[in-house]
Amino acid sequence: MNKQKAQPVVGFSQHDHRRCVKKALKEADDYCELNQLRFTVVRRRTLGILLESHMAMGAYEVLERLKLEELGSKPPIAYRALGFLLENGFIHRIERLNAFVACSHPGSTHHPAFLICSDCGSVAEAAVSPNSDALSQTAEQSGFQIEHTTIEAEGQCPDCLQQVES
Amino acid sequence: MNKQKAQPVVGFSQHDHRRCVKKALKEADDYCELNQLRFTVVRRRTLGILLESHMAMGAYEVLERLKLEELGSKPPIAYRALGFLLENGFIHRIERLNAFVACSHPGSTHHPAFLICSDCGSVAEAAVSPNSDALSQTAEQSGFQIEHTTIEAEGQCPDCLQQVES
DNA sequence: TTAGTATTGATATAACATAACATTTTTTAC
DNA sequence: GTAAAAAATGTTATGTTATATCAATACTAA
Repeated sequence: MNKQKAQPVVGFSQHDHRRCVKKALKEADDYCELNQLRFTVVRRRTLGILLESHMAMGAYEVLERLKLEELGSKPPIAYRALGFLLENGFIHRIERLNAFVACSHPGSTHHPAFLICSDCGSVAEAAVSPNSDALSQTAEQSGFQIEHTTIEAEGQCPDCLQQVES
Repeated sequence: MNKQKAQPVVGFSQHDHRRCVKKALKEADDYCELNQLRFTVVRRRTLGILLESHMAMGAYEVLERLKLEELGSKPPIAYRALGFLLENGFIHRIERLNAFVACSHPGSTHHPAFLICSDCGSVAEAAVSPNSDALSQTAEQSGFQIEHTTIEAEGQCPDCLQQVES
């Protein structure tokens, strides 16, 4: 096996989730204040909804939740909020699922990679350092200038693997 | 820069495209014969349509082309043919574009990676060897078992970069 | 306070994808 | 060679994801 150092994974481990959500929202509050971004009720609540789950959620699923709370009821409401959150790095889009997930390392610019469990649907985010992977090397070699990368792996998470064994 | 060996890229270079298409179709013919797959008119023509372009094409775009030739006219026709071609490794799906592109290295199982030009829409495929990248390492470390990877980069291809400069 | 800008509300529609079932074609077994 | 089975295609309908457009409201700064 290759011994190059790997990045930590968030999502497949126990943690105090209530606290984790609160902390992330607070960080978003601070970031928006600092950068003079309008962190409106819909936007903040949309982030909250995504934070409350380690699953990726579709836009219409988010919209259902917003409806329950009388915040918007039509697709553009959800898509706009999600767009804001994406732009500012609070969430990521999972292309394979046409879905969105709260960022596990907000604040810092990074090239996220995702591990998607096809059994339970949980999504873990791993930070992959740019320029270290085969893709970047291939791009550089051919003169292609990368602006954004999508790196997603689908398979079985540790928990689901164990359940099959036992 | 990292000097690890990178993989060759097809797509951003000049070549005799007519011959390239013919060769790929012939290879598909042979593969299907060998594996007793039914390479029907619709399936073969669908592959031909994708081969004729280094752009990714949406299913409905492919369907339009099939319509012109009196091969099917309804979405399932295109999606079924694309499904067959995907299953057998003749084409790949580009998640970021909801589109399909002919495989550049058919025949061998591989983990494809794509370089997508956001200016001209061309798509280049690079074969990334499994287990060599940060993603596989992260997965292995956390006990996640990868079954399929999606690796896509969006940016500017060499040709489009040059056009901006000049 | 008013002019400009950003956000939200609402309607409509575009773009992508599949379920379900009928019909036709091909393969296989006899 | 023909009947039964399997695979592929034809067709209708609908489900899912996403955006364009314009009107109304709220916030910001001069």
